[in-house]
Amino acid sequence: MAPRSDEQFEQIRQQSRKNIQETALELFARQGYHSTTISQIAKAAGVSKGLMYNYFASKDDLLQKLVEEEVEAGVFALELAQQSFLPPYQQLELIVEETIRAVQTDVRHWKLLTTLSMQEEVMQQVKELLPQKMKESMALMIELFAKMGVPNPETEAWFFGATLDGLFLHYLTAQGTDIVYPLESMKQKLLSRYVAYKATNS
Amino acid sequence: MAPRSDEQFEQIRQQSRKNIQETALELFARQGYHSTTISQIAKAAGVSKGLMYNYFASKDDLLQKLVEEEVEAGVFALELAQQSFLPPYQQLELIVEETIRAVQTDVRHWKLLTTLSMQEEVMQQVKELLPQKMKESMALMIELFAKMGVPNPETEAWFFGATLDGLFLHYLTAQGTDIVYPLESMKQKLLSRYVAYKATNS
Amino acid sequence: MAPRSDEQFEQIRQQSRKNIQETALELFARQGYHSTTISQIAKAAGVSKGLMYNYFASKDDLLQKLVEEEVEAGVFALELAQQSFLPPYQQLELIVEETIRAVQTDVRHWKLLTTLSMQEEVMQQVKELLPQKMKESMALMIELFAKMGVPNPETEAWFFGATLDGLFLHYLTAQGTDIVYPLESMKQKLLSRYVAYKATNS
Amino acid sequence: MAPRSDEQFEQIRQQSRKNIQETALELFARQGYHSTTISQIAKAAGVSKGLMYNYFASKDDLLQKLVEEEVEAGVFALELAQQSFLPPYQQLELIVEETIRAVQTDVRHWKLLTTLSMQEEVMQQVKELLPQKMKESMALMIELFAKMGVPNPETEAWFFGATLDGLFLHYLTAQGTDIVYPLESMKQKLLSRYVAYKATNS
DNA sequence: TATGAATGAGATTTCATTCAT
DNA sequence: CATGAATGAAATCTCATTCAT
Repeated sequence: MAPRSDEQFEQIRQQSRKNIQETALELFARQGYHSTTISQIAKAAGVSKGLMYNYFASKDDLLQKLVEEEVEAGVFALELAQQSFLPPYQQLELIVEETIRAVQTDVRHWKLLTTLSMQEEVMQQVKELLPQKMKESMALMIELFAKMGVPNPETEAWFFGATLDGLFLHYLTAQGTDIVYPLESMKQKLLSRYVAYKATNS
Repeated sequence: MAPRSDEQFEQIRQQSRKNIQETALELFARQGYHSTTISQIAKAAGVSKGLMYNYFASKDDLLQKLVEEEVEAGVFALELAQQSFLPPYQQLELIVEETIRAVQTDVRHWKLLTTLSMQEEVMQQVKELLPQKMKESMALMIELFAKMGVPNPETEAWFFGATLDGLFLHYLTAQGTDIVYPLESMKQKLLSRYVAYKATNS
Repeated sequence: MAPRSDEQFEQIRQQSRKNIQETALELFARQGYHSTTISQIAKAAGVSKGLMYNYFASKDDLLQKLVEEEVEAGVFALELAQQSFLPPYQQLELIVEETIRAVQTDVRHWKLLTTLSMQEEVMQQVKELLPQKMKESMALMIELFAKMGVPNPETEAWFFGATLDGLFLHYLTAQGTDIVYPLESMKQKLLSRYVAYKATNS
Repeated sequence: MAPRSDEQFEQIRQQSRKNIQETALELFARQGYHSTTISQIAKAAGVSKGLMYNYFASKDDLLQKLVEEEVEAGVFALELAQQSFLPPYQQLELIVEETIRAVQTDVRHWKLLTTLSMQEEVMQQVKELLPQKMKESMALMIELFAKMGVPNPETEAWFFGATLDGLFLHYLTAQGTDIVYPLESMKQKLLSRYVAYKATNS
């Protein structure tokens, strides 16, 4: 009889919103943004079409919010390493391992992000977000290579980043085909390049 | 055998077709496949909507044909190098230089290809094409590294390919932003890894 | 008879109801009936959407109730004049002045009424209300002009009414533009037509 | 076999466009803008829903174009009189008669215009158009009264305009009810006010 | 009595494709 | 071979109303 409390309402909203977002991400990643309809999302999420518009202003807005959250998650590995206070080489190892783990865990999400980063049709805000995150990541990597004592840390950071992302590009492309991508030996090869800088505390 | 007018017709057909394809590629790359309408392509190409259906059975078919041609162009650098009969290291140099040149020349085309390779919503045939070309390229690269005498040529080929494609991914992402991507020094760095194998036949 | 709390409840109800009505009138007048949503009214009135349905059966019903009250207010000037027991010409003056005052005071309300009177899409009941009130007003005006001794009081009443309403139509149309409508001199001109009938009872 | 000529296409377009516009005007005027759906217009016009969007960018745009044309028609009587080179009083007569004729002929169109002029929800352009036309009309009327030798031609023009429009407001409101509006005697009364200025050439 | 999340019917809009000329 | 008006299926979006709490 008494109306639900503000906290109850807030909780319901959070849950519904999350439900819609996660369903949408799943479908966008599997079928692509344009090929996924609001009806499909609603049906998959078990809610009415209209409800989506209680939480997101439009289909575009939904994608927007989704990508923003995903992009934030994208630099997680780097921040994790930085805050681990491990020696630089071990941080590098951690970054590589964590990133591989993330990509393996969520192939679809990363495909979505990669696709969107290429598409100029995606909304302005997203287009601004990605290069910005790219810069932030690069800054962290440059700092790390500098600490390790690698010559030309900036060039090295770009190179390392390119190889890492190239690995994922290939890995993602190989998914769903009969190609078995040698992710593990690639990881070893990538790290082996910097193994000389490992023995910092000997 | 056929009367000359037939040949002329054929030539006109080819030109018209090519015109439509190139216009479509430009627009698909700039706006994405779904956000580009048949009307836009027709207007930009200076032909009628109806005419498009003389050359392509559908919008999907147009994309299909487009991607097929683009993918063929994608291994051009590798074949060029192979047929140059240069020493292996010089072939590698040629591959890197030619590929960079190609990507720089036609940013949009490569964005399109990369995007499409990620999208599961794109038609089945396209999806099959890319991994196949990936395999072909890998085979050529493995052979090249083997000739150069690099240990574990297979792993090396994957690694090399990942770095090269990662470079392009970053380069493409950086386009249209204020990031100036150090393509040239990346190229040097990539090749420097194999410089030890340069003087194999002296 | 009823316990005091019932009276209090009733008072609260009346206040809440009036609050909703006035907010709705404001919004309907500013944005039009169809462009105003129940949500907007609820938010602006500071109540929940659900509560609105405690007081009004539907959005249409809300408009209905609103218009009824407004229409009642519309003949107020005439009744006021009639009950003043002033000489006829002074009654005419009073009617003009009071009506002008009312329109100036509440531009939005009058815009709404005028708009609604034109729209056949508005519910049947409202459509019946306005001509009825029009007739009532005309009856009062005819009586007044007859008392003043104006020839053809019926035609004169229609003419007077047309001019008065025409003034308001123009005045309302001019609101929000850079046109400064000469309401005062129009008033003088309108009354000057009947000034000859002023000194009838001296 | 040969495609239609440009002229043929243009003619088809004109016809289709006109068909849609007139059907829409009829329905908007009868039911109001918001209560009329694109489906209704399409069905009544005997075309598909989609076709409307070949000619009008949106439902709003359709209304926009419609109102623009109607507003243009609104000053037709004034211009007609001005270009008749009749003596001023006869021009006034002509204006009154032509305007009455126009309103009688097309009750619905004028109801629509009057309604829209009141609604702030109608698009910006229309809102700007009406006061502008109002000014133009007033300028013409002031000139006319000045030529007639009426004192204070400006005030007189406003007054005349108000009465004329008031007549129509009442006439339109009376339509569809059992009130028989005395349009003819109103006309006489309106003109009689200026009959003293008739004998300009005696 | 009061709340606002949720519904769903129905509105607007898009656009690949067809087809008469 | 060439045209673009017309179609219609399917998409996105709106919002009055309901209802569990």
